[in-house]
Amino acid sequence: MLNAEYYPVKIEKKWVEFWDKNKTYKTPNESDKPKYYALSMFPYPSGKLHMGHVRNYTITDVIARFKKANGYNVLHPMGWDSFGMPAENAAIQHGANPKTWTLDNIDYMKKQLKMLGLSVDWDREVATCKEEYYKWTQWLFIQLYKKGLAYKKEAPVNWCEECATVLANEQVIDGKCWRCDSTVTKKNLQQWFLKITDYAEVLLDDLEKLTGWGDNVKTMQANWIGKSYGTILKFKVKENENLEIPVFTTRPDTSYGITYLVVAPEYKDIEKLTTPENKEKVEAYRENAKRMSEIDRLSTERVKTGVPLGTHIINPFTGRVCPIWVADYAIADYGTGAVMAVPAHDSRDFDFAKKYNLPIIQVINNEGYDPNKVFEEEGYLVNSGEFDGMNNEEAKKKITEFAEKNGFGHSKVQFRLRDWLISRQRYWGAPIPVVYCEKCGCQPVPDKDLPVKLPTDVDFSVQGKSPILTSKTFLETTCPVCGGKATRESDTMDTFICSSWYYLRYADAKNDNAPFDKKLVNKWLPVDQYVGGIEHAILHLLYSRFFTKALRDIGLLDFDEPFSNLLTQGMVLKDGSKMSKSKGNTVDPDEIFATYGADTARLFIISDSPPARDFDWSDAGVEGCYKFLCRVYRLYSKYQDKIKLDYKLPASLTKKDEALVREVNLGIKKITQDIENEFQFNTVVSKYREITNSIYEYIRDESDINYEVLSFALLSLLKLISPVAVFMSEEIYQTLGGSGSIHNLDWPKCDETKLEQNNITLVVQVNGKIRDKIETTTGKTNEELTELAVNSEKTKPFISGKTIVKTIVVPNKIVNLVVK
RNA sequence: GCCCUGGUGGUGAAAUCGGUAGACACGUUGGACUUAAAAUCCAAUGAGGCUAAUACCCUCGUGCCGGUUCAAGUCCGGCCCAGGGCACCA
Repeated sequence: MLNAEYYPVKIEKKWVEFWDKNKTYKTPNESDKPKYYALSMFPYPSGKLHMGHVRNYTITDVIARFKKANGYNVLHPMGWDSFGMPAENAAIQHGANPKTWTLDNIDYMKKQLKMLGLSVDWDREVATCKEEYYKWTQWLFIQLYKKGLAYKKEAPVNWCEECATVLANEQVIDGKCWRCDSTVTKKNLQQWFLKITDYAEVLLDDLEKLTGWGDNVKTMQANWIGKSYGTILKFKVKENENLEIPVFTTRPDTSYGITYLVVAPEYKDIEKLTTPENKEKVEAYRENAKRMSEIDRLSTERVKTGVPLGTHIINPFTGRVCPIWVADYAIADYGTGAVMAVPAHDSRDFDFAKKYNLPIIQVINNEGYDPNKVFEEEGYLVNSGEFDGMNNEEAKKKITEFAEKNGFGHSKVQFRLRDWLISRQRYWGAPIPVVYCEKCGCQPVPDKDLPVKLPTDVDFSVQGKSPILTSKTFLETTCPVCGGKATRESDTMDTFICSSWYYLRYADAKNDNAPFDKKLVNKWLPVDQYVGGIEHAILHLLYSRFFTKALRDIGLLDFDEPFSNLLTQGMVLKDGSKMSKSKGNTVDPDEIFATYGADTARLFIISDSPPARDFDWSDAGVEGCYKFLCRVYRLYSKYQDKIKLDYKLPASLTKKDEALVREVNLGIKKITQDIENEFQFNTVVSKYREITNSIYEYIRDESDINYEVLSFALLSLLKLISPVAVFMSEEIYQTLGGSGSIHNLDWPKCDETKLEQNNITLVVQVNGKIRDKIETTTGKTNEELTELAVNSEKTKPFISGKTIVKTIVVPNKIVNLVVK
């Protein structure tokens, strides 16, 4: 028996246990059905779920359940991105063990996810911090190393003092650490890198294949990869014939206007280029630039400064001798680290030339040229010898060709993307599996010795260095090649490595012999629908694409893009701003589950806004959704004795029956379409409400109810709402005597023949303005409809005394009379 | 500066192809039920005008200006604003 009223908390607890015990959501690898892989970005086990998680996982879960009901074998897994700083900080601040802290959090959050009612196959759960997972992270690193895609070098790297570790370029946001928001400085260090730049071209080109991704994400990635076409020009140094300075430029057409050259403070040949009398000044300048924080250095507000080196280059086009300066507006690791300066046609060069009184030579002319301002527009060449008069786009090609012919230049494609710095001087990550032997150098750890386990004898309280270095057992080891003394690498990997392949592991999560079976991974991947936050538009999504391509080239899998369709869900807001602890506007999912139940939370979080847009949480909105579920529930409890699971719609229906049958079929059609089309759950929910309203209208006159029709309506609604109200629908279905789980039933089909309608509203327009609405029947000819329109009393005043010059008829909808 | 996304009632929003703008809700107001309240059910609700009237009718209305069309939230051209991304990238 169903209760008279809806008590979600009791119901939900019961079904969580039932589904767990019966493994209702177990996904077999073998199936006759087509596969569908629905994936949420896995959570960091920070302690508790927040509403962003609830939104993310509810969206994916509704999709997974919908696809399952539509005949797919659905893979819907979940796991934990469980390495990273917060666990280590907890260890430092509260003396906790990072492992215990993390595993406890996973336990708690897993319970919450189950309470949320996700249709997850928990047998495939992964946690990146577990040995059976990071063993394979290490193994994959070694494959990349063997392929030449992982290398170690000394480089100026981004250093976060607060986290006492280096950061990848992608993790520096506005010159600040992505995690702790403190200022990032530069430091020269020996670090491990992954050669993502080898894939720059294909990562950019393949964005075109990703038709199921939003343009916003694709352009963000394209901008980040930053391809530009230009020219390398090489300049001879007047004072030193053995030296040559190459520059990268996108404006070779302005080469005749070069008046000086700039090198970055970190430029490799800078000492050789400095004359003794300038040495002191240059050194001081470089020291200062080094100390400057990334933010100050990159600020576009800051006035550019520099000092001359005392040496000169010769412009090969003009023979002009131009001074070489060091200036911090040149970047060491982009292009060649040296820039040719054309003050007339580059705003940075222009400002610099004005400040230091360097000459300005115009070489591009066009309307609007003003010698007192920089001119960066298109034009034709002047003061450029044989190229005078040429259109500047044309001149880019011709001048590059000229340089190439004469041996001082060539065209060049330049990317902004840098190699991915993956070393972290932290404890809670996967150790980089290499050892250093005095004789044999850097050697990868052999497969049989994996995983390289994290040591437990560490002191987390040390400052300024990795806690791993305090271990007495970790560092010393033997060389796998010669058996001699060797030292382990003490850096761990960036956690983004762990999350760059987890979606592959779900295909074969328990494999002890390989990260995954190739057949299984090729069967399940690519992911059909990936759902997660926009904040990963560059970091995680770019890294994962790179990993997939690299692993394909290594031969571990056969596809080249991991995620066919990507849905980036909007943020959850409260009172107009993002929910955050510091603002104090968070809503705890546990409290919502306890008061209203997870079904209400699920319904509400998909109801008001389309998934991609930001969603404003309101207490009144939750209340409204709860009331709606109560309203739905009451229908079933009231008619539980009358509902027939094996109903049969009568052959002939009364008008009232027909209207309800039509409304339900229309609902089936619309809901199905809206889910398939961009997952417009907000309109799906409004259709649930419309169907419910229609059923209430139907039962208002209790003396006139056909229970076959009512059963049809109620059971259709129950299945339609089941992907959202997962607990309530199960409770009702099984209490009514349904066999098995409602979540294994097929999706209802729309009976198109029941959509036909006899009565229509004909809209009559005169010159496009609505003048009348006439109730009539379908099947009238255009002439008959026009007749109705012309004879309408309301229309007459607008056409009398005028001639109808044209009549447009949209069958069964509109007649528009054009009058003059 | 460049790129992306968006702009519709008091609020969240809807509107497959250009064809009844504001579905469905939240809120508000009124009514029914009740000793009363809550809950529930029913109804009204873009703005302005006309009016005794919340009836009928008229005008205006999807950021702004213009265009195409019998007909524009939707298509085209030019702007404005908000949010996000990138940025001394040569």
